[in-house]
Amino acid sequence: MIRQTKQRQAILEVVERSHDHPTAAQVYERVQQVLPGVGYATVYRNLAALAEEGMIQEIRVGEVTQYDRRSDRHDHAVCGRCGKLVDVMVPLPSEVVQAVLEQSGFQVAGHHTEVFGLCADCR
Amino acid sequence: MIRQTKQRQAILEVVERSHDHPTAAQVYERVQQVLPGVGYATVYRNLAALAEEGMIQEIRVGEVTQYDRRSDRHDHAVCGRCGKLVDVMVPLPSEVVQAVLEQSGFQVAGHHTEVFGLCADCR
DNA sequence: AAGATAATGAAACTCGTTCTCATTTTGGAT
DNA sequence: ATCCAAAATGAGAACGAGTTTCATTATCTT
Repeated sequence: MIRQTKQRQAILEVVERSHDHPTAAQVYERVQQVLPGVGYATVYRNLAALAEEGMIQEIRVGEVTQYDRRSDRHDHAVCGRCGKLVDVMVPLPSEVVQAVLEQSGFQVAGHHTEVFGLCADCR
Repeated sequence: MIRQTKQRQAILEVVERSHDHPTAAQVYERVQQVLPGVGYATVYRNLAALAEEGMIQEIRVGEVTQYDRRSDRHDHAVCGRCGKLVDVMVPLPSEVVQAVLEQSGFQVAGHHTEVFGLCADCR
């Protein structure tokens, strides 16, 4: 049974309020402001649990995992110069999905696209 | 100046001969067969160097980095059940790229799509 | 062959993340 | 309201991929 705890709520609120894509360490820091004393393990455990429940989303960019409040499917654009990460939509046309099936035999259940380039500021 | 060493050659050959997508640890093991005594550091250093030169390709899947002999652009399909990773092509239609530009202001230089689902064997 | 310097191997070290375990909280049953 | 089993917590140890350090070795240029 999944229980309601102050830590869990605080962690969820922090992610939901964040308008960037915080890493676990950043979530940890922000949670400290609200609820000092929360341990790293708790933050990691809850981020993983919340992601599993679909309340938040995990994104792996390079060597760190970042968390995202959005729960709807979306993709990411990463700036090659400043590293900024922004949400974008990259819909895959059904003929592309069909082509993947033909190439690989995979029954496609989901997809995620990472686009790289230069953000508006870095251009 | 970049020097030619037996280790470097062995590492490149191992990746080129591999028809799966070996992790650094797997490359290490396979190199041992050919050239015992090679250190982890050497494997990592050379994989990174070869990737930088564009001789091989680095793919980050979850928490490990895998290496791929293919040097042309391509995408990946990951099986959610057995973890198998296969190469596929997911071309992005120009109108999709255009839409990303409009959404984000990004000048798109490249992209990589990960498709998840069930492979032919796991279906 | 000689010298400059790039590459190597071993081991120590990062750093993000997970595990362990004793203690505290939670929520349903009484 | 109280009790209790199970779930969650916090502290710190442990883990694992990858990187750094540094003394030694190998490679190129002359």
